[in-house]
Amino acid sequence: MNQNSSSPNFFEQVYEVTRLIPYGRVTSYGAIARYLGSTQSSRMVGWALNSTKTLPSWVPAHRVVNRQGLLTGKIHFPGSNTMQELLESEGVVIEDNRVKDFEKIFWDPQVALSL
DNA sequence: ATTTTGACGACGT
DNA sequence: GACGTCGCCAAAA
Repeated sequence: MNQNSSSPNFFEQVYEVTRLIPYGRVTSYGAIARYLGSTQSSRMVGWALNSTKTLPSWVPAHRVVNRQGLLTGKIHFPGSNTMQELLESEGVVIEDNRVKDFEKIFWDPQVALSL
């Protein structure tokens, strides 16, 4: 919004969008970053999600993967493959650390929230 | 206070 | 099309 709200809002936006990810769907860091208007801030999206564990509210960070559909962030979850189990729990099939039919279950905030 | 890295992605070569 | 570099901003060392 205003130029002063440089970053705090950015993080909140990430949390908000991530919570809006439907059950059994996934999205990418870049998609969220692009939705926020900062295509190149994809790294910050991941960093923001890292802060989600300190947030009072639960954020389905396991539904966010990189552009390749790889569960790159699973290493940040407790256990070895908590992220994968959570996704499989939602019906998402994981094939070799990668989301199967990634394009099919991909949820683009730019499109979904634009309706 | 400065430097380095980091859940990525786009662009250049 | 594979590989390298830059950019984004924040947090940890």
